Amino acid sequence: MREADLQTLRGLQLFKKMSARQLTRLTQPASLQRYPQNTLLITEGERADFLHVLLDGCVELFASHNGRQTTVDILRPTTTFILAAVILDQPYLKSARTLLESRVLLLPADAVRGVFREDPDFAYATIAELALRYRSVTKLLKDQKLRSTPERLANWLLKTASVNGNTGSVTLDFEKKTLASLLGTSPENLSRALAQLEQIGVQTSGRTIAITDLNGLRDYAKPSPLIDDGI
Amino acid sequence: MREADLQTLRGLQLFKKMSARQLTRLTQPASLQRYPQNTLLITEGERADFLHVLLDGCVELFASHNGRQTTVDILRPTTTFILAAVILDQPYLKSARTLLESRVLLLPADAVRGVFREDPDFAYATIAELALRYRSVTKLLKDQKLRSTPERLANWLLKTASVNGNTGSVTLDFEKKTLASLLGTSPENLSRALAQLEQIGVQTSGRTIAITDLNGLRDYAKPSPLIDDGI
DNA sequence: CCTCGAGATTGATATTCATCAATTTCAAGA
DNA sequence: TCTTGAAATTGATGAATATCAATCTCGAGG
Repeated sequence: MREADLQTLRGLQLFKKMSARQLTRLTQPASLQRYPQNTLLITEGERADFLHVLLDGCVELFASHNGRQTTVDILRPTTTFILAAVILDQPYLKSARTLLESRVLLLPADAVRGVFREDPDFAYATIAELALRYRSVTKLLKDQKLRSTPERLANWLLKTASVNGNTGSVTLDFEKKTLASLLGTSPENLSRALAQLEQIGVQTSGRTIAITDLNGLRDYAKPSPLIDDGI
Repeated sequence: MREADLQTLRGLQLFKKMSARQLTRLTQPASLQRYPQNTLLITEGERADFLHVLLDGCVELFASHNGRQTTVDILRPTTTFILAAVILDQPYLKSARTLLESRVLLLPADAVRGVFREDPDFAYATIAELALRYRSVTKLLKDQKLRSTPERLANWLLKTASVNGNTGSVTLDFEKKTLASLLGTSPENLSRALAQLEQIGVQTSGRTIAITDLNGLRDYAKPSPLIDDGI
């Protein structure tokens, strides 16, 4: 494992205060993998063998049921994923695939469980991490149940766009159908929702979506810290 | 605080292995409250002051935004609620109200945070609790995004009905509009969904919903351990 | 530069769902 | 027992969304 990756790992709240010895215990048996775009990393229902750490690239978490499929989250470096399943030694509730070529660090689940039994700092960091993630999913659920598709899109844009001045823009590095699935709609309806937002202050051109009237969009989206903030 | 309630508290995984001294530190400053039906206990957005423990009755967790409102969960004894907000010392993401007359134990948030810094067993129990709840919300999100309203209803019935033999039944002790909101639909559509399920093996009479064809209902609902099981 | 094909958009239609209004049911209180 | 009002149901309608089909776009590869 490269020194730079170790530093990246240290940058995560979860590993920040961990003793060097314990960190070695985790990274020693870890394996660093490089996956091409569109590689299935995890299949829901299988037992959680590794705590995954996304170092580079982009990963989609999705779930399938009865012929349907939905995107639950789109992850960016640097972040761990499927922590809860690892802790409980339970089956994954979500599948994961790369959306871009990605580098992923695999920490053996039993090592993770072993370490936080011995390192109180890691235990507390885990508590904070899980609490944040719990709130994060709760916000996704509220977003889904309390908003229409165009509203979800508008808020996603506000969250995702790097805003400078009164404008900003997002350039997707994955397919629009993935965004549609994340928002809980079909690709067709995402197109229509984008068309709808044109009257409000959004200009779409291919994979680039520009905000032309930030205040107008905010006014429509009604973002809330109780739904949209945080990890 | 009554000895019986203390025993009830001990029955929760979260407090099972906690030392007597630490438990006292929690329960000493705690207050036991009795609330009538339909009392607002928590308002989303406010700072988390207490870890709540539902000892008797029934509590609805709900969220509001932009004139809309949705039920997130319906709690039964014995369970804690809003653990994550307490741990992070952050605003509640959900409001809470009693659906029945209820007894609730209030553990001061700072005491909770203090105790798990000193009691590793409590820290581990907290980790397990949060991981379970994280998975629980994830399942709610999957239920919402991957199923239609009648499917959600059918699965809720299977989960909730005490099944004996080939039949079973649920008798609601709260309003149907609350169930509708939990399922993410309107009261009108809940009525229609129940009518739809009559052809599949469900008989509704007032607040009692009986399963007349368990296999038929299961066949339609397609329950999955990755969506429907667990806390 | 051209061709090809997957992704995206648009249009047409069907389905699901929300909303409004009218009625019915039912239980609490007189 | 009767009255009364809230909850629930039912019907009618409209909006949101899904689905199917037909283009259109655009970048990768020849």
